[in-house]
Amino acid sequence: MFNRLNKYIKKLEIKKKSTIKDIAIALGLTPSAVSKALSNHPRISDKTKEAVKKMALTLDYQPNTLSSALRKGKSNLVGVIIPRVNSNFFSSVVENMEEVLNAHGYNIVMTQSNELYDKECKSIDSLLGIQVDGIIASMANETTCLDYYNKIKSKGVQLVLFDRGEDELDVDYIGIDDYKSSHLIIDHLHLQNCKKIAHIAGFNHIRIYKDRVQGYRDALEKCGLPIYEEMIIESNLRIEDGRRIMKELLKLPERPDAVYAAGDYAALGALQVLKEENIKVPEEIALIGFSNEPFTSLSSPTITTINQQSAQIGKLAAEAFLERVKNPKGRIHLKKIILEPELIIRESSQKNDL
Amino acid sequence: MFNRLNKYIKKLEIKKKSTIKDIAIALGLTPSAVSKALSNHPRISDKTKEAVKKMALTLDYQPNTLSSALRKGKSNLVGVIIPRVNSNFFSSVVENMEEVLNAHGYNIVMTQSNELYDKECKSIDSLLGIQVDGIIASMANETTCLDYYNKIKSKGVQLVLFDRGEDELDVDYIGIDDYKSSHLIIDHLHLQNCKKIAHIAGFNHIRIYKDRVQGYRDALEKCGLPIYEEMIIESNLRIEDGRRIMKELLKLPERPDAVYAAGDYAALGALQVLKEENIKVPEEIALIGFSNEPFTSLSSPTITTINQQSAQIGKLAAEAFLERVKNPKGRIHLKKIILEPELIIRESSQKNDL
DNA sequence: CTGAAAGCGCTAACAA
DNA sequence: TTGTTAGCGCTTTCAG
Repeated sequence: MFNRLNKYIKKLEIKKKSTIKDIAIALGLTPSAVSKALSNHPRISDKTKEAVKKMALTLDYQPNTLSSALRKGKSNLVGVIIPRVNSNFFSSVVENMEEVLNAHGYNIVMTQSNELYDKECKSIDSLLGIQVDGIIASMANETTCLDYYNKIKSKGVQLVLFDRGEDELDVDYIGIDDYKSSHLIIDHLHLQNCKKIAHIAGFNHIRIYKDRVQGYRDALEKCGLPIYEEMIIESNLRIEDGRRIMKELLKLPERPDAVYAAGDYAALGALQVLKEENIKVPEEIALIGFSNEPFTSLSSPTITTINQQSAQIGKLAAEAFLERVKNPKGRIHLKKIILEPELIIRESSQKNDL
Repeated sequence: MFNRLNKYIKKLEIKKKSTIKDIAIALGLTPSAVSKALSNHPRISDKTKEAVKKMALTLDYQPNTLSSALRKGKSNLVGVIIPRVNSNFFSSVVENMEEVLNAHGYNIVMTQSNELYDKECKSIDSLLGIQVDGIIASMANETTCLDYYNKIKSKGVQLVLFDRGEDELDVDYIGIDDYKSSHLIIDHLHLQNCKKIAHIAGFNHIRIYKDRVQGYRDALEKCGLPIYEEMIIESNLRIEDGRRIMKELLKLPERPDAVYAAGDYAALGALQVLKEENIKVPEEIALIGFSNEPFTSLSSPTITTINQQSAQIGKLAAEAFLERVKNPKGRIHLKKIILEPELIIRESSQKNDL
């Protein structure tokens, strides 16, 4: 009918993307031959391969990875979920992850949860929807329910966690030793003669923050220092949280002489308040953050902090994923890689100048 | 044959993801009915819809957006290419873009070029490969060749540029008025009695940096100030570039009394050098950056800079894309949205205290 | 209101 | 060495 014909003509007009079929027609071959030629199948003659590749170029052929993924059941896409993109730690992790994965033919689909559980779930759903081969994630602050993460695994999609992970989830994990980090910090403050050390903590339902608190407690005890429960305050660790909590701490009958914040942004907020109140840092109150965000070396005073090995974490997470993919069924034993933290000592905690 | 049968059994075992077909079988329907039910087709009974949706839940059905995209020729994916993710400006742009696009059923695939042309090309290829409906990009510093961007358009994929765009590319663009930004800066410095104003510029092949230089020149002239050619130096605007160039400027027989850097990171590098050399900012040399990165309000002195309206840019870029998609053929006239820049005056440029 | 059938672009048995 | 065929999961006419 005319309808059919018109449709076909229209299609030809609209068509902008050339397909494997177009190449086949142009060369008098079949799509399957072209497909094989393009993927360098051994049983295709060199002449044909050459011709196909040349034609692909002249037709500006772009392989449709979607259909290939559909057919092969493998998308070569890896979803990455991070709390927020605007953090040196996370962006550096992703950059390094991308490098490793790209080298192995994978592409990254990056999404941010903004620390929100809902957003995280939506991200997981859309990543699963586009059939990613794996998801590498650091959990949102808000997240306590692990159903969605279990869903990933139940769909047969690889899952690797980094930084913020949960032990209950039976998956590969890369992070630093949070417990030990606290020890490094407290030992250092102890050497500076601090005796009343406050802790601006993260939420206790998140393992890394729990570990930091536990390390803080144990280290204080080890150093023979008292633990002031009123000086341990949980929060989201944003700048405004740091500000608010610092103000609270200053209102205490006995002020702390040092503050250890479990995040650099919180430390920064605390520093702002201390400066506003004309309290000398570190002389009156010493301050330590966590993550080595760039601004910690720019503020005045510069802020002592913990280096979290972002580059290593990114690479190792990517490699963990690649290994899983290579042995999908193979019961490789779980990888829990714990890297060494490094204390970067700066002005904000140096009471006794050397 | 046994082969066939075994294969089928294996498939059933392996199968982890349920499909539309599984739902259909479970309910004694056909896939097409299920498809329609899930998309709320009007000619499907409410009972069926309900049953289907319930079964979808119990089977933990996850729509395969790949196959749907393949069939519909529409992926509802938007590619976003930015130079680097670790910049407040870009991450804020993306965040706002995402908000708008998600609300319209689109997902974002974010890639970073790291300012490299090669990486940018690869990103474009893989985005086209996964059949994105559109690409929203800010060009890499290195990029001078526009072939790849033209390729996007020739494939019928929507293209919107922001911040770093080129006039030759006939596409929607959102950015701020760079020329005017320079005027705001020079006028302000002129009021502070600066007479020898240096410019740490971006590369001249990028339009926004060219505009900033031109604005700088014209504004100087307008103010009756001399233009010192040796005080205009191009670079990548990284911290280390700022450091290097600042050192060069200090070696000049006649030192500048103000420095306008076309990027905050470069300004920061310059500030570091000035502090190391014990040169007072702003008394001896005033300093102004560009982009309002968070650290500009944290350094000491705080750095005067330009607010680039990242939130607006993100939203408007997303909306521009959405409009194009709604009228794919409709010859909407090109959108070139130029937002007003805002000078944020801080300590680094306030010679005369108020 | 539901079913049958074709097809999006690509790949992989199997056949020739 | 190449062609034939079927199918990945989903949508969409067109029939019933």
